[in-house]
Amino acid sequence: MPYTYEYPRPALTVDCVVFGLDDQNALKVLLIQRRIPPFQDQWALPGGFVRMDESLEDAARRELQEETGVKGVFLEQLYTFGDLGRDPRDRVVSVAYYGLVNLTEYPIQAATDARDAAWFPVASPPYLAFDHPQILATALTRLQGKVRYQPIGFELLPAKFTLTQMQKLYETILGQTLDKRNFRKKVLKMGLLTPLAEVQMGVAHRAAKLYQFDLAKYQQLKEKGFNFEL
Amino acid sequence: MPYTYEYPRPALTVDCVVFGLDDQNALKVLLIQRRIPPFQDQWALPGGFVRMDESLEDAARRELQEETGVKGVFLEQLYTFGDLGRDPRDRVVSVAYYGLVNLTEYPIQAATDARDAAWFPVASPPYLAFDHPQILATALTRLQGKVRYQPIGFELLPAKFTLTQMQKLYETILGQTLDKRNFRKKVLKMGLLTPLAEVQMGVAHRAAKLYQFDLAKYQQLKEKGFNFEL
DNA sequence: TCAAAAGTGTTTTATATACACCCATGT
DNA sequence: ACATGGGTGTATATAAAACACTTTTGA
Repeated sequence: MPYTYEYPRPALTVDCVVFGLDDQNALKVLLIQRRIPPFQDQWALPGGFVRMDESLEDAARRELQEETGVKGVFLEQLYTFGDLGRDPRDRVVSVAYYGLVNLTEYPIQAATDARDAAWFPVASPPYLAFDHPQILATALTRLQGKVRYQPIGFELLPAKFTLTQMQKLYETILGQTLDKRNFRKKVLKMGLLTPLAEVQMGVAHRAAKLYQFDLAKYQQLKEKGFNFEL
Repeated sequence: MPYTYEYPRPALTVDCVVFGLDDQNALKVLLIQRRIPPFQDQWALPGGFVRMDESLEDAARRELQEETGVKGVFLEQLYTFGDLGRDPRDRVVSVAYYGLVNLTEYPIQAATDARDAAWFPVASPPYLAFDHPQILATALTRLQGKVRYQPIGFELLPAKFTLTQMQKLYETILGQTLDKRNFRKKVLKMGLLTPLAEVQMGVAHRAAKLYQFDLAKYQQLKEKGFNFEL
């Protein structure tokens, strides 16, 4: 087959599934309300067209910032959705990304240009435009799978966190309860958490010790064949 | 941002990284020789443009068949490559797929229209066009990761295989030797292999028992939360 | 009878699981 | 003093790893 460019081209977009964890340890997803047809006034994943002079990830980050004000977050390619009819007007192929963000540092509605953006519970999202329910489901499955063997969960936590916060996070994502003592044993034995001198504040009970994730140590161990596993 | 289609569009292609295992248990990849510029006469992954009336996977299967004659194989989406400059002439975004095929049933050069297609050792591929080295590397990493927790390895084996064949396959992909007794114990305990009455033939030593993978049983166990793990 | 791979169990070690009470703090 | 979550250890069960010889078959 000749290598030429005379074919009609599908439109190419990116979509972002950004997850965050709220103070009640509920998993949330960042959505925008569409201002124009199709699916006008419906909620959708932030995203838009890929420009000719930017990479796919750049496009995803740009759209995310333009539409929600969120930037500088963990972002990874998820899957590319290209079935016919996923957009009612034209052939549109969308490269989906998923992102993780700690909501304590991204208060809802903090963004300047984001009056149409909001966080929704992943467990009960609103009606979503296009095939975005499917994209969301794919992202959730990916998150659940990946969180167990890669230390991406820390992206959802503040820089300094307690072991209970971390445990609750894993319980939320995996949808199961975990044994406190066993969880702590396992997590601490990996040696990826730096214990801080500081302590939790503003709680009506014994203050918990704070930890932070040691990324440098993780990368160092990873080179030696270490496997994160929870 | 308005939802419109007036932007210039990147070209959209698919590329296929099809792996096979030869009789010496070497991992091979299916390549084609380019007949036109750029990279004329160089080897490349089979692939081509996505048409407006076909899904991404359909496009991958069509191109694979057109260029190599290979069809009906296991094929999964790998990653979408969209960096600037990956094609010297134009902005081209490529959705890569990886495939698995048992070479015993796909003898090299069997395809009608495939005079420019050939299998190469993954360990020592020829010079590859575009960013295809990177795509190949990504596919290999994916295969190595996925083969341990999903029973995709069977796609590389004939329908009826011996335990030694299966072990050698895993040793090849994972790049490490495995203990024969432990491997058999683990594999048989999963209960996914149906032992056949038949036996290996044409070997100059004791003939090994043949097994086949029980897909139905796997899917049934999977629903109950069973985890394939090797 | 030789070569070549098939087939088979037990022991040791490491990891996962189950489980309950006292501690520190703020109200 | 009470309510709330923080913090800790041991015993048991399960799984992983290490390891070597006999059997079958065709050449």
